[in-house]
Amino acid sequence: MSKKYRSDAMAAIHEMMEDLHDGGVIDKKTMRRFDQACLTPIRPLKPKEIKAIRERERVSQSVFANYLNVTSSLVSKWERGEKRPSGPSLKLLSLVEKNGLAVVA
Amino acid sequence: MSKKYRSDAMAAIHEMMEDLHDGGVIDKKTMRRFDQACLTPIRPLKPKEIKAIRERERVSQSVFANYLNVTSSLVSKWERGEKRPSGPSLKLLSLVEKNGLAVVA
DNA sequence: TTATATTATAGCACTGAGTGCTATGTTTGG
DNA sequence: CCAAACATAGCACTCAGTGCTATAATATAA
Repeated sequence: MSKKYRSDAMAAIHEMMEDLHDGGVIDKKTMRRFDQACLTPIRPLKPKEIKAIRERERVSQSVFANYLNVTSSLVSKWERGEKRPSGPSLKLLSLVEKNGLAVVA
Repeated sequence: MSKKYRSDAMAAIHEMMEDLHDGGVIDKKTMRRFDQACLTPIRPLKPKEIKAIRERERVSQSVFANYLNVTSSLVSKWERGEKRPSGPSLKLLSLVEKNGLAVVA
């Protein structure tokens, strides 16, 4: 319940911030700082963690790969530590970890 | 209104499909096919389209880059056609195009 | 059980996406 | 006007991601 409350609250706060900015109440700099602070923190994911995320969603490597728009062989390499996701891939994995596969459908 | 209805409907259908699968009513193959069909189609984005997406969200290149977990110089190169986003980057851009920056917050 | 898909691991060559840096303009706004 | 934020530019580098094929393990069906 608290989780849902938090994300809803964040959405509401963000809308409010934008309105304040449009109305000239707060300046661009503050708005920008706020945006940066709102982003979900991204940490490097270990191979086991990636596999755990996928198995929690109950999908095969190839289906998982389709969701992220990468190849299934890459997912295999992530899970075995042969390659490490970086940049946009990490972002997608973090999103799935926090919000589930549905958010990237 | 129809847009909201559709996404809600899809979520409901997906839940129903999972329940049917858990109950053994439909087999794995059908479930897998269903999942694949549900993904938002991804097409290559032209530089101008990427810039348009960002400007619609009213953010600078660096803020936009933070959302996608890439560098701001890469966003600049996308918008000028020096590099073309592929794989996971395209997925993120497509998500933002369809659902707005909030979904990748 | 035997057959048959679907999974996952493995290896390899290749390309270009993405990083990190610095420098130079351009716009904004205080 | 001045300073800060913004965008373009170039360059060197690394390794993520692709595409392919083959094999093995694991279901699913008959």
